[in-house]
Amino acid sequence: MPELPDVEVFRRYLESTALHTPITKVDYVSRRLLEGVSRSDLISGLKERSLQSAERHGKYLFAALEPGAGAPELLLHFGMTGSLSYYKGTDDPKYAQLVLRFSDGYSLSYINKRMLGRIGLVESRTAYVREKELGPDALSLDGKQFDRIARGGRGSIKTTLMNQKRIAGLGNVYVDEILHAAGIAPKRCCGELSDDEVTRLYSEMHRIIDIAVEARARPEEMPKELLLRRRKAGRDCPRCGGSVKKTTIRGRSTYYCPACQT
DNA sequence: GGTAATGTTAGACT
DNA sequence: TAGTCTAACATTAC
Repeated sequence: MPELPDVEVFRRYLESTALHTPITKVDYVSRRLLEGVSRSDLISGLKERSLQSAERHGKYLFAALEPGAGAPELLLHFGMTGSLSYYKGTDDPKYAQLVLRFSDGYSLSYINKRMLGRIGLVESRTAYVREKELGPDALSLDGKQFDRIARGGRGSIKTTLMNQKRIAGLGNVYVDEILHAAGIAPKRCCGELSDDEVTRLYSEMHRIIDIAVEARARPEEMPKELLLRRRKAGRDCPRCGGSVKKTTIRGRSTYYCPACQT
């Protein structure tokens, strides 16, 4: 689930629910998910503070803390199965791996079933992005920058778009979706893409992300024409009625329509 | 019960 | 050296 659109939905959710209320207690704190911070440092860093803002870079969510002097930022990465839930009381959801209790009686859970996510306290969002060598966020790029990245890869266009060090935020499902919308085969080499194809990729990237965020990243709320609603070999292509094929690129299932993606 | 699943990454490879 | 690929990670759902 959590690619850029999902994380953007979480960001807005956090922003509209849990900000500016003191954290009175921190529960669960699954050790396995902690990155660069001990359990006790995480808890003491959060307690008595409140969340001040919610920012996103690629698939990473950052929440600044207040009071701000010397305070780090809370970092959340959702892996393949993470999400957030905000609710009154202490009836916590299954698979909650970190729960913040607020002074008004509400709780915020970071939920993760498969434990592939990450929780941390970082000095700043920009420092973390630099340290991880993440590329620019997909939505922050202008057409020219996107062109340089899209054509600069040495492998396939799908590999390049999924590489977080080149462009941050796109994952397996949405790269397939964008390539399908732009009519470009996932195994095409970056260098051989035409001007027109790169322009199409760029505009479809924005259009698809907008649609997904608008639908709160829920496939069932998205238009039926999207490929992600038919990620299965042999289904009808929503554009041309042809047959959807499955292949593997960089170890990940890739769905595409050979008839309309060339 | 086998297989695949939206992510990242160390180490192997080109 | 730099970019790319493979396998591994942990757990659930079909």
